[in-house]
Amino acid sequence: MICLHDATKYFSLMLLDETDKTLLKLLQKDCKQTNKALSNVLGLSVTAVYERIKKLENSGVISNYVALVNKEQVDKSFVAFCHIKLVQHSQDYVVKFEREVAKLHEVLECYHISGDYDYILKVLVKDMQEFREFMVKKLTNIDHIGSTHSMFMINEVKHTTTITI
Amino acid sequence: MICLHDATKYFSLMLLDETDKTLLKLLQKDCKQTNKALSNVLGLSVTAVYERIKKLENSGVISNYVALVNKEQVDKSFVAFCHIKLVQHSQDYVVKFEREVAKLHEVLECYHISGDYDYILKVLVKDMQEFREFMVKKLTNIDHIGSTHSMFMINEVKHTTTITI
DNA sequence: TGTGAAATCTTGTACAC
DNA sequence: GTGTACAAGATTTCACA
Repeated sequence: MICLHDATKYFSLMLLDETDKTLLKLLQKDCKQTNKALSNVLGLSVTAVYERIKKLENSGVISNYVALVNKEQVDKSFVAFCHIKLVQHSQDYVVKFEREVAKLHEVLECYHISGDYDYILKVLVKDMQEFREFMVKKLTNIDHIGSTHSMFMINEVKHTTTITI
Repeated sequence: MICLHDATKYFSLMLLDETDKTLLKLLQKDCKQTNKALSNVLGLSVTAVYERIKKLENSGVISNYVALVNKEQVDKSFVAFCHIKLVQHSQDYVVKFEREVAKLHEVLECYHISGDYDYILKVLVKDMQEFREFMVKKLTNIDHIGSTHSMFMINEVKHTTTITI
């Protein structure tokens, strides 16, 4: 787990060789593989794999290990993207909006972006009714929101957490 | 790992009690916790935790376990969102576009959406120059693309893989 | 059906080379 | 970087509510 005071560890970027990159690819696909299985693929000893993983963890390249949940299996199949414009862009308004939006568990992602709108949000709920509730009771209750524009997911073409290095 | 013929396992939604939900919350935050540590938090035996996790895996609620990589640490800090409109919406064009886009490793997410544009893509690259290369050499080389509109991330306010159930 | 305790087998981790 | 040795965890079996 990454703590605030660990930030000092990340001043310099770690140099990754091809073996590190392959290892990261494997771990991003399945982090429950045993070091023995990884050692077979990489052609290294178990200890070498162990040391490399520890180095990737300590340098902050690997931030954490998580279980991914199938949204359909937990009845959260409705994905919406909300564009948001603030009424003003003073430091005060921005900070407050960002803090409030981060608290909403329906919001999986929120980015400050260039363009016509200030923010884009990815929202995950059960269905259109729950989305309506979310908009009326939660999102638009946050101060300083000027306008919103929502788009709904028809189909998920691709969704990966794997970064190709 | 989920295989095609495993799909039969997921016909019915698994009913989750409060303990399951807490367990999922814990595993979505950190899947490397030992069953013993989880059993302490949940007030269950190690076996009970083990059985519950196996059930969540077999029912498809947990799809897989992955390492999350810090994009800044691997020099992929530039995030762009691309809206894409197709010239036509015949089955043929749609299928082909979706297949091609899924192949691009820079595209982490791609959704078919409602609204003015057909698709929204989340693209991850090193910098603006690499993004330009991506657009010119890869994305716009895909057939049937009518128009695109890109937005760039200024700041990441929130990004989680945790679904709150 | 779901839970707890002990037995065993596998894996992670540390150390010497 | 490798191989070995020991500690720790995962997994199975069986008894019990």
